Amino acid sequence: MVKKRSSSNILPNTLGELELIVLEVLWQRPHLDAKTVFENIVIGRRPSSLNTVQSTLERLYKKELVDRIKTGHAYTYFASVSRSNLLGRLMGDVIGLLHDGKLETILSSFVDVAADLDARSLSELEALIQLKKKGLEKGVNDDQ
Amino acid sequence: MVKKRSSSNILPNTLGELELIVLEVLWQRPHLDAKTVFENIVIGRRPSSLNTVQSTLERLYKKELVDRIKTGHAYTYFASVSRSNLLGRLMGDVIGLLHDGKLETILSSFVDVAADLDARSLSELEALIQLKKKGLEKGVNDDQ
DNA sequence: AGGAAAAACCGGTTAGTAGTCGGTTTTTAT
DNA sequence: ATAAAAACCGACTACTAACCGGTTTTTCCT
Repeated sequence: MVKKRSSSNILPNTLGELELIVLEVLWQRPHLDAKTVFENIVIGRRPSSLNTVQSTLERLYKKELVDRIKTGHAYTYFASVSRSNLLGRLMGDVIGLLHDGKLETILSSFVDVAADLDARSLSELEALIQLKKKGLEKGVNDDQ
Repeated sequence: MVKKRSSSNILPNTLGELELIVLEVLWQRPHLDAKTVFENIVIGRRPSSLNTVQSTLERLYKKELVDRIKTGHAYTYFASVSRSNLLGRLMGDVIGLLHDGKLETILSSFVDVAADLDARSLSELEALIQLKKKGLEKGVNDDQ
């Protein structure tokens, strides 16, 4: 006798390994049919079957991370989110999960991460902020 | 006949819902025994049993997100990562998963996220970068 | 020391999601 | 019309977190 669980899975946009690989393939060359995606995956990985790739595409489609159009006899799939888009989404999820209300916490965590990546990144980050600020001042806040 | 899966679970530091709640409790007041953690959780949530909380603490302990010391008859638990520490770690995971080699992608995704949170955040971010830069110039790179 | 109470420990169930495919149906092109 | 290809269906495995009953161990009090 074990009670029902309330829930789990705190991150809304998690990805499986194969799902990510499939996305990588589609980011590199969009508009592939399942078979071609499959062929591009076999490289450098224990091969999955075509069916496996197909159901992975199906899952990504349900998650609205890829879209597809029927082209002749087969669907062609393409990513409906860009890499940076997804990156931002996942960072947003993580932040939403762990922020404490203080902006400072979020920002300093990120600055630490960025600094770890590369010291030069701090300067680039500054430049991007300038850009974004100009946009905001002008009311050009055209986020998706 | 179904082959073994290679793997899954692309994010190394994922948290379950209860795990996060437990961490929140411990961030708010450290050094609690399992029972007290349990009592602090019941507030605003379908109550779990003490045993459930205990095995969650055990899981967090194995994941090295909490540590514990035997105090008298019971363990007292405390978070071994700070909130901003964990936030940085998760952001690092996400970035490591999705970056494309270009710093620009990472930074602009984050700037977008930060801008969404609050326009003022951009100024704060700038201030933090200045601070971090000074530190790097002086070689005061004393990360944890 | 003996026994009660509390905490720790063990082991097992449930649920959800991703990976895995075999087999069947549907579609398309020849 | 038919064969090949693609889509679709449904099932099973693996993993992880939530869940908790029951047992053992520890501690504390008399």
